[in-house]
Amino acid sequence: MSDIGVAIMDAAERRIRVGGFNGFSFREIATDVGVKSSTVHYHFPTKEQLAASVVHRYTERVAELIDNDFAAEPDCIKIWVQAFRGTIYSVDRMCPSTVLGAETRDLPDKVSAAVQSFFEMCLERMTNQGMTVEGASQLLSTIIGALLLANALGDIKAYDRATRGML
Amino acid sequence: MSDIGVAIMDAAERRIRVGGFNGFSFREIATDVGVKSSTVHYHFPTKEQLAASVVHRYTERVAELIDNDFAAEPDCIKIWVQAFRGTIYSVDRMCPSTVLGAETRDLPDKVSAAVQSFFEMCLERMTNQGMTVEGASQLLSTIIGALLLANALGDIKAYDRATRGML
DNA sequence: GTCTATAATTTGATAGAC
DNA sequence: GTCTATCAAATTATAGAC
Repeated sequence: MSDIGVAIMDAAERRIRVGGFNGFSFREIATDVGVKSSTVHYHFPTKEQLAASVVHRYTERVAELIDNDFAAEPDCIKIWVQAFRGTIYSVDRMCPSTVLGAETRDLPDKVSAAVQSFFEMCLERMTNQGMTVEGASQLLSTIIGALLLANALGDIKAYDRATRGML
Repeated sequence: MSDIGVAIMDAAERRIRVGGFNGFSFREIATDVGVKSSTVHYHFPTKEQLAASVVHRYTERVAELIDNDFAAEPDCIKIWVQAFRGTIYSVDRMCPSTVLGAETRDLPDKVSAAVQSFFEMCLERMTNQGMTVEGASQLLSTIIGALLLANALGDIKAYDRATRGML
């Protein structure tokens, strides 16, 4: 992947985190990166491919982060709560898969499939770390719901209030 | 509110539940209702007003439903889990405030304010029913996260797996 | 690889007849 | 109140020069 390709994905991810699939256009991405919209199309022919690529990359990154954290800290619940906490406390934006997951039925096939894979990756890792299926489902729901609640309330601390009971 | 006005809000709510604010257009709503798009503009001059009206009406309906349920059943956790369960098991669609809450930063002011009010209404009622602030935050997060997870996985039963632990 | 130029469509919104 | 007609802008995407 070329430098421009990476910059395009970075810009698209930043905007997806705020406004979902309809929250970015080729022209906006082009302006963010400093090229023309046709150049964006050269690297990612369709919007569907660009969004799906962003979600796949995000999935890989979260998986790697979690695996590294789990190697150093055996309390898996704490790891997951902390990992997603960073998306609002450090990045100050939503998790892209959570935003897209809310509108999944309105997305192109490859994007909704990528979003589904992200959540399956989370659940699979949680159960591999020793959680039950129900425990993993509850933890993941509480975390992404807390992200969404903090976003909707415009109150970053709502995430901590909502997740403290899980720790 | 006229019959046509109600029908317009019904159609808009149905589409917001699937695709959020960008998930509907005046022309689509007009087709759904059986009128022309200019007629939709007559009843709701701007898209912002239409979406905000939909969220306000939804907030009132949920508040009324919860109050009625709580009068007959004192287990408030069960009430809330059941109420939101109906949005996927009966309506087979997302909660509109949850979809809009995910993209709140990208919405017109009156819409994001309406969404914020919805979640504040939920939290306020939960604490009035005897829950702590943290307990209410966790319950609400788990519920809306479970809705989103079930939506993203395309698996309606994921909602029950995620919320069972709260009961 | 990046550009200019443009096609084809959709969008939110308005004017004015009836 | 509802219609026809239309505007101005934005959208995804493509063709072809360099």
